[in-house]
Amino acid sequence: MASRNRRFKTAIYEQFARIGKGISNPSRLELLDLLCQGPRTVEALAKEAGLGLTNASQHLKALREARLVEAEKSGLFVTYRLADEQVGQFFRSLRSLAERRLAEVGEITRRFLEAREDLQPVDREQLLARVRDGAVTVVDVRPREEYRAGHLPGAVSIPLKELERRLAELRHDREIVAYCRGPYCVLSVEAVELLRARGFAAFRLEEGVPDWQAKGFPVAVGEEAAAGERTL
Amino acid sequence: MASRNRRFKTAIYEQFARIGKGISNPSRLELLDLLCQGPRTVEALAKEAGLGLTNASQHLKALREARLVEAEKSGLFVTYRLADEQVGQFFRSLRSLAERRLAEVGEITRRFLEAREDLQPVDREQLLARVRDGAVTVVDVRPREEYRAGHLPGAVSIPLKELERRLAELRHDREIVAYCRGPYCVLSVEAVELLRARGFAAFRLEEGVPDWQAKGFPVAVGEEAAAGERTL
DNA sequence: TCAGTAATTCATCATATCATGAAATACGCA
DNA sequence: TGCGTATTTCATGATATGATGAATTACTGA
Repeated sequence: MASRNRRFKTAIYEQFARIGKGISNPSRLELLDLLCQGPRTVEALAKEAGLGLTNASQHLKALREARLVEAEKSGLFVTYRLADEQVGQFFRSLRSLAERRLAEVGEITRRFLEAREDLQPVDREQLLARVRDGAVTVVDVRPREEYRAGHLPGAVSIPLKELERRLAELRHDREIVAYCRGPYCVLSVEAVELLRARGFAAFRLEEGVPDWQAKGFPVAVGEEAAAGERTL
Repeated sequence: MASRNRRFKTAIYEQFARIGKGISNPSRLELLDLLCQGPRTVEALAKEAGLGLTNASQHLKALREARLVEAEKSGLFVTYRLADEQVGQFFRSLRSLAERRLAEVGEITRRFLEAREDLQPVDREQLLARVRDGAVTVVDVRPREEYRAGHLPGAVSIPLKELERRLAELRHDREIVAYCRGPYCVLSVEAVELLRARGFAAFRLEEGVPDWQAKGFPVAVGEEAAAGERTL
């Protein structure tokens, strides 16, 4: 009877460990973080995470086996997505635990940002206040497909790659707040750097769309509205 | 510059993965679950989790390196404890994700319990109602040290090992609700089995103290109050 | 039906993880 | 000082994981 109990416990903790194994590798975590932004094909994920295609496919398989992501084939492409919104929550709770418990996370981020100039990100309250004053242009600098999958209401989509040649669309007399995937995504850092170099008053919002949404703020889906969707 | 970004991301996700690695092994998860009940020495943990001493020590080291637990030496003994209440939360969110995403968890539990007779645990609402009616004796069947570290207010401590010889303390005219460490701990299952065999109306509360507390219910610390602490 | 593309599977090698037993530490107490 | 106990470290072999390139599968469209 005792050994029956032991077998039960072992079986249960083995199951829990499947999820642990899923998130025990840095590349897999990066893939998961990307998938928090929305569905993607294998190729897109591999490229974005700097992985070989074979390698990415293998990691995605591991994530699938941990039931953290799901794959759907349509035509030539396989689209991966988070299996469940609870997976996103879990990822954020891992991230927040890492931030709290691992001093190295803060260290690494500090060192990375201090070489740059945009140390302090705007916080949510400030942003909301400035947006209400109508004094801010919010720019989503992620690839367009991520914008489509969900963005801050009223944000304009200018993927980082297009930013330089689309500067004319931005007004110099308004503050600009750029955001991207979240606190460890560098797109908005680069955007702010570029914008400041061109004389804009630019700031970075640390939160990404999933964080924003998790805090209960509304998220818009689809293409940009024609004009005054500015209802942040 | 791109490679600087890559190095930053790699460094960050490597940090996140430290925590993932910490929880990627079934034995470590069992140890962590035990530590959610309160601090323990290496030997006690090893014994409870059915691990060799060397092995347990190694796993605890891994948990320490993931900053999930902390060790404190006092005299001959090293006491391990959860590094932070957020670690407990994280464990519960892992467990809940596993329950939701991994059909096997439900399967394994169902098979384990259906061989027994106490399929359906009492739920919290029912318990609270019955307690208010004064019709229930709540029994904590975990080892006494875990009871001391935190128990449901009004619960009596009768460790499973003592249950048989302390049956006289229990009244036949009251329902008995036994609880232990949580949904995957078998102490309360065995307790209910024993009690029913002796003619008691016994039920199992699935939740453990950490779950109870996480839901905002009060938890009492220390020895049993002399008499009417029944203030659940 | 064949070429072309997306993704997976397979094979391989290097490295990491795990369980175990033996040896070493660290501490309390006689 | 030396013995006994709790714990860690070390060494070992078995197994798992991870990166890579080659081969394969699955599908589209000419």
